Amino acid sequence: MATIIEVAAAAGVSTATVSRVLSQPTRVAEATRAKVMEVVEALDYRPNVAARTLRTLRAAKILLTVPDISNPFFASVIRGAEEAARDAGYAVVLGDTRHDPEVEDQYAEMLSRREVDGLVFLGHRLPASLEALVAREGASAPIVNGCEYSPEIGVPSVHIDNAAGSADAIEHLVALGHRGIGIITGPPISPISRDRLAGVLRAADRHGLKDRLHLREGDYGADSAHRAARALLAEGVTALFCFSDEMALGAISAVGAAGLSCPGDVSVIGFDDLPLARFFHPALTTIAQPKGMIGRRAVELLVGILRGIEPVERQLTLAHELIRRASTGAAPNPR
Amino acid sequence: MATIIEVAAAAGVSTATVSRVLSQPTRVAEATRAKVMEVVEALDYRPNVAARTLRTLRAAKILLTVPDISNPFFASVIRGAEEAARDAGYAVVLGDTRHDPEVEDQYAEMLSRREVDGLVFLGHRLPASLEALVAREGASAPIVNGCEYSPEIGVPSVHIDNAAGSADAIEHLVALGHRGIGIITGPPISPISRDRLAGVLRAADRHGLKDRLHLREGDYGADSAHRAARALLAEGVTALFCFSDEMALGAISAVGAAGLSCPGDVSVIGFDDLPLARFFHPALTTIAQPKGMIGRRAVELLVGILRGIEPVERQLTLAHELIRRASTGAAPNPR
DNA sequence: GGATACGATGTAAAGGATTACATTCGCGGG
DNA sequence: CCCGCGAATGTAATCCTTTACATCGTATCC
Repeated sequence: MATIIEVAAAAGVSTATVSRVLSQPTRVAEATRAKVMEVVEALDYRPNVAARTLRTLRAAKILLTVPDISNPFFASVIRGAEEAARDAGYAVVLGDTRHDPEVEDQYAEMLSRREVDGLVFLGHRLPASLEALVAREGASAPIVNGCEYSPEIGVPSVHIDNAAGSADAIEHLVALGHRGIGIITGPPISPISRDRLAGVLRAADRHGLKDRLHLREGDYGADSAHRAARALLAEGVTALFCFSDEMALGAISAVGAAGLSCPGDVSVIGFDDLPLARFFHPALTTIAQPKGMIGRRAVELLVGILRGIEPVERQLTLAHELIRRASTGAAPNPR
Repeated sequence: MATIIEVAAAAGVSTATVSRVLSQPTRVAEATRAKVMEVVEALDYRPNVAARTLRTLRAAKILLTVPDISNPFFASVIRGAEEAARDAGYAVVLGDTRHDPEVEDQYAEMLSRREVDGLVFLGHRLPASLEALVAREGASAPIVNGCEYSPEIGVPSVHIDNAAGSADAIEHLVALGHRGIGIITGPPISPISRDRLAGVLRAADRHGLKDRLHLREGDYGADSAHRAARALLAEGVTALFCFSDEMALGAISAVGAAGLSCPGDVSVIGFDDLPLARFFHPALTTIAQPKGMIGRRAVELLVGILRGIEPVERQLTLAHELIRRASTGAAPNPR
């Protein structure tokens, strides 16, 4: 691979001029620029990224970590993030942490070592090795949290109002006449689960149904929801609110396995609005998150920090929406 | 951030010794090593990756591109690839190309610029800018193809026998008594689609059913399959073989929408065995691919090339498996 | 005791690009 | 005709690490 020195030699100019042609073309005379470009093409020259990064201290990359890449929910967030990054001249390095703190730390190292300029993490944990960084640099630490939000972490974040979203789900079920409602939550360690649960309790309380709620903990995966739903169905609920669409799929599967029909006997509502949710059988009623926009805004926030712009809003709350499909219906008549 | 020079100064040794302590600890005296490590800890020193890469010409990263990150099929492949990469001391940079040749080229640039040491691509297209590289370096080009396989690309690959897999699907349906079978294929531009179609035709021919096949083209997404299935159902098929599980979900959704039941009226079989397939309603019969192993083997092949080991087998064919679940059943009695 | 060998460490040269500062040159104004 | 200015380009330091080679001291062996 040709170096800038060879290009300079072949074009009869100095390396400084070659560098300028590539990065600030207007500061070079037209004729020189043409000559240099010609040589660049001929030698198929590409600047060595390591050398550039070493010199400029800018990697032009941002790291995006997701807790579980097999969760299709994140795919849309990733898409949005990549677009925004590309727009701003950054490449995205994607890391799948599998909810493993050790892996999270490994990825976080990339930031410590300046392999990447900033980090957007979609989980709920700030890797331990970055806590010192946040404490030291405060608002100018190049770290943004997406989807989740924990005030104590102290970094900017982009998310929906999870409590309001799940309150909407409960309101929807109550309006359909459901009274015995089962909730399949996420692990309480995640603020998202806690917020959604808070919304559920608030809405239920509003209708005097707080004591009639049936709570079961899931892990956002279909499997856990399948088991939880089986137990809840035995308790006689007529509706199930699952904290993710994947869990809703597991719940619907359990409804069928119990010889019941959805939504005839049991209504099911999810959370996220996965692209596949409309193809579930029955098509899934759910709370939609603006997935792509979450990714986009998170990256924009990060890029702003990298450029030294203090964001106006450090916590961005985007709009959610209840999507009514076929998996929820009127509560069956009690007999 | 501290540099190796500061560490060396604080420890009272040369930078060479610090470097050795970190990369070849055994070649340094115990006492020196301890002293240096102490300073490393105290200053929280991390080697600068750009400088190391510049010096060694090794980025310790491999690039993994997927055509569509929202396809859960790839998630498992990615997992396997990451594990294998970690085992070999490499980090994975993940790129989502969205089937866009331009984006593929952008990622391929990372290899040309030595930002990464090698490339595993899961699509069916070798980015144009890398053709020259493959032509020049032949078997030692650090590029491996996963999932798909095109002999003309000339790079090693890891995949299943797609023709055999889809032949198995047809045999399964025929054994259940189905004669009017609809096939929802993928775009013929992808070798995977062509191979699977070839397997279908071969198996159908074996039973004299080649002329009774109903073919429709899909794009591996649920939407396209939903539409294709609607048309095929109107033609009176009793079974649908979809070239992906996602399409199978779309097809099942169309079966329901047409007022028919699956598998009572129409059997549906997919391809891939997504983690969610068993929670579909009905649980999906499908051809399972060893997804994690495909990713793992692809990376292992690549790492072998990077280490200068000529692989014994440049084309690796892994085993697939027919998973019988509830979405396929005996053909309805003709009247 | 002296030659040998080896282990431990230091010296300094890359590796490739960017950029502050210096230089050169031509041109317009006084 | 000279000065000064600005545009264009060059010079060389710098970013940080790795590693071939040199050096030094000590233990080993004859």
